Amino acid sequence: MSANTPAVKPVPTESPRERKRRETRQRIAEAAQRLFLANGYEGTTLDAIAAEAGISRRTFFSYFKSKDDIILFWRDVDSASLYADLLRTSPDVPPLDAVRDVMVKHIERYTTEQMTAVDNLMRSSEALLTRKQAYYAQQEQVLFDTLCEVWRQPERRAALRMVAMVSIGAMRLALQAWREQSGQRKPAASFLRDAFDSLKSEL
Amino acid sequence: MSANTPAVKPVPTESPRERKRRETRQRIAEAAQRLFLANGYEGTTLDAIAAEAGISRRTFFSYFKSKDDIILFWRDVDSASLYADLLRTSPDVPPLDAVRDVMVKHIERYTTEQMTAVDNLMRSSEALLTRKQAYYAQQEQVLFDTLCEVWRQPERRAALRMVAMVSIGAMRLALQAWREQSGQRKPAASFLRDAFDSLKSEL
DNA sequence: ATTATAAGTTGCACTAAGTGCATAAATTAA
DNA sequence: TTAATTTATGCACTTAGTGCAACTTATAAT
Repeated sequence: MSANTPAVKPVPTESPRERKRRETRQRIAEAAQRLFLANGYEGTTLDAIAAEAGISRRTFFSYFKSKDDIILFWRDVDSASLYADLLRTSPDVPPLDAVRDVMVKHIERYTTEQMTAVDNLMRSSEALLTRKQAYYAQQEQVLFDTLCEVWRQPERRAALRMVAMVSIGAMRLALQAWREQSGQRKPAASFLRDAFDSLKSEL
Repeated sequence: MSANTPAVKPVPTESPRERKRRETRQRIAEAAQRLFLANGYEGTTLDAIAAEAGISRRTFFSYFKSKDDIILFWRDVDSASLYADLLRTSPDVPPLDAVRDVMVKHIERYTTEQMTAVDNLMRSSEALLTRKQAYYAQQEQVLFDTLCEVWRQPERRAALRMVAMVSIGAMRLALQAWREQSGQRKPAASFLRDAFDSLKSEL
């Protein structure tokens, strides 16, 4: 529940203490990422991460509550910008279209290399795969909350729940289709558009 | 991936060895369930489960590959019957309606007590919650495969993927709504029906 | 500046999950 | 009965994660 603090942008009033804490957290996440990519998730121990980040093993646990929490750190960082975008959209646009546009725009920022690297990492461990699925569920909740911020009519809440569910689902299926295509020639964004299109036509 | 063997019904040709293995697996699952309900998930060690089931700790791992795999055992047992039902439906019915009917029928078999017990168990541990989410993703895949068995036209596969995603999602949201209602007066099945209804109307 | 107070860091000991390996016991096949 | 193959178990080991107490560093108060 009390997940990762999503790496807030440097708030005007940030005490030196908070700054150092944020930097250390970042440093640990970066160290872990390097090691994960080099040796895989299972092949990287907390001792190694702590050493690479220049802290003690025990201190690690005052920054992340578990090993796989590090993964969420990165995802939180970039999904935060997605929700920020969404908050800026007008309530006149249909929610599903708004989400689609924001997601497409968001996914286009990543190169194929970045995406495959993350993807391979995720697939390197059963535990991470599991965690990724749980992450989607969590994002569905966050997306729903964000949608409620923009489209505030209480009578639409049920619909917004469906929109959130269906959008995260479309995203998941799109990424899956993108991953499974041989050669990865089509960009992920186009799979995402297709997924939203079939949502409308097939239901 | 290579998950639990879903507790196959006694196949005509079952060697004594296979029978004993199946029974032991069952016994472990039952022992674990008793202990989980009594002491919570985290409060139950593998040593305790092994003792309760009358096997050694080491032997446990030749029946389940991890502690939380035990949970999947039960879910697999009862979801198997759902898919069996689905396989018996006619390809003339729209897939989404077929899934809804089968799911509703399936959920009606459980009493409120059974459902709340399982639900409380799931919520007793972060790890189980995570596992449950991952389980939904797995079920989505199984449902999709089953749908493909019934509606065999290749050109419908994309639609069936959506149907699977949306159905599991509706189920999830329905159970969530059911859980969150105060007092649990309305049965879960009616939430499920509502969820499928809003799917069609809200999209 | 000095001291009190709180926050952050670390080591140590401990629990519990999970794996590899070698050996013993039990089944099935010959 | 004996040989071969599974299955069960004990043992040692690794790793994640937690509680606690000592120590160090930063912030606040006098």
